[in-house]
Amino acid sequence: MEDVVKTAEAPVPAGAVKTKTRKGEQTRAQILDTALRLFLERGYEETTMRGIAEEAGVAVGNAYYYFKSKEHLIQAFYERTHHEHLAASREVLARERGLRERLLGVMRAKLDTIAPYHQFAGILFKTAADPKSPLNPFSEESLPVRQQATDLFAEVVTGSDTRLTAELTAELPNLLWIYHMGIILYWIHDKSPGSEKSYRLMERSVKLVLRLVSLFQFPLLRPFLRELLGMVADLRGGTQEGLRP
Amino acid sequence: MEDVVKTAEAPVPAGAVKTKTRKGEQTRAQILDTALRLFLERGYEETTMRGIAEEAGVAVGNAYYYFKSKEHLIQAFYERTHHEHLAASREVLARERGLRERLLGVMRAKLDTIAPYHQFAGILFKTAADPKSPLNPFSEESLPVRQQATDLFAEVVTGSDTRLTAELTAELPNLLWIYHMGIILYWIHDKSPGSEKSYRLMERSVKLVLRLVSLFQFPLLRPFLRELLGMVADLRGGTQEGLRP
DNA sequence: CGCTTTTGTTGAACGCGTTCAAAACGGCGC
DNA sequence: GCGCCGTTTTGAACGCGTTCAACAAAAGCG
Repeated sequence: MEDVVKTAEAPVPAGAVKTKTRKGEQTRAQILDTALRLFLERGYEETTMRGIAEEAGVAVGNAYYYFKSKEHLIQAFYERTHHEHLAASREVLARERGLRERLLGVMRAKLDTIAPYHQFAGILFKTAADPKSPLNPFSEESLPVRQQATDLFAEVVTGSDTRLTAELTAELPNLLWIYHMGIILYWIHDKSPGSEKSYRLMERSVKLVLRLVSLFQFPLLRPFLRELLGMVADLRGGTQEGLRP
Repeated sequence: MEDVVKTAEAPVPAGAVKTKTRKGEQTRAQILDTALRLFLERGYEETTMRGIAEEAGVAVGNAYYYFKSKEHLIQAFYERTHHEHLAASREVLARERGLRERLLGVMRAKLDTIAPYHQFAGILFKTAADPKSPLNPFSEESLPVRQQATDLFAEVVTGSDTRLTAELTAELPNLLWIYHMGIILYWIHDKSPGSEKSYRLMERSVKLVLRLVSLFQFPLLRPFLRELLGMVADLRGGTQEGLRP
């Protein structure tokens, strides 16, 4: 019964599309889907590689042929929510012009998209905190994701009707990215129902951030800002080689 | 040969000291010492519970009688550096009166004391980031350590010759603790030789922090400060039940 | 001293993530 | 058809952290 499947796929018009589906793509997808489903159903720790393989109808070794480790399976999660967040943010950014509304919308979208995964957010960040993990925000492997996230914050700023000084515009996206990581860190440990505390923190801190930003437009505070931006710039491209390729 | 040891210990004068040495204390210490030594010699991942037990001359199960898990063995590390830091800080605080010198000294002491453990700082923080881990700074088990750390920052402030408003004095220690965690987070990922980047970040950011503090003494910025402190106060005792017992 | 209870100790066994040599498959030239 | 070679798949095996029923040693007690 199962053996017939192999030719059931639409035969690719020769050479038309550079078919990556070397047949393994199917298996890969199957394993990944099964893994994500089981992670959600049972939690990360409780889901075993043997379980995933069995449910996916393959041998354990096969899962390791496509994914270097169990952790690498979570990375798919990370990327999935990341893309959901990008999509949700684009809606907000197309609609809103005010800096506050834009930032607030993007941040709210973030919390909304990651909400379903709060149960094993701990594991996700546990591994993310490990410098050796591929999930580590500073790692080589997550560079594209981080870049996109920073770009998103850049658009929050540049697409708004608020005009800022050039130097602030240049560095603010990075600062906002760090800020948003801080909020997520809080969210992870937040045990309040519906993560309401995280939402409250986010809303209040967004206000503060914007107040800070406008404060720093004052010439009086310019030297302070200079020092801050100088420090951040100095240290970038530093913690990890990957930061500035 | 080994059997003779049992009575070699000085017999405790009956009832004089509430001897906690129910004989197990020796074993416990032996296991812990061996573990810490092996962690340093071989690294955390490479050190096995079997290896620890063997070198300590006990059975594996015995190690688990004294320590709930391998992670709990690291916690001893955490506490050890913590106490070293407290000691080093006390020296600084006894010597210096200026707020900047005090904060700078305490922060420098922190980086200095944790320096030897940079190689497996990753593991330490990997597990520390997990909400379920005992090493998690917000967890019940690390409450005393966190409390002492916050108290330390309180003394940095109150023992200095700089006078601050009451509300700032009340909340600043908590903010400084969070700040210092941020620096450590950077340090973990810092691959620069001698962690020099972390030291530079620390020095520059201390300056900024102090500038911020003095800025907020201006009446003009008072509402901003109010909002900030209000937010922090609102959210404390929230992420984890343990925060305010 | 003998007894019970508490404390300490053992090592086999379990389930896990991961590895790897070997096998099966699939397309391609002949 | 046959042989070849890279891709895919297998499952037994390894080493690990951890558990647990059983046992031993020490402490308390009459």
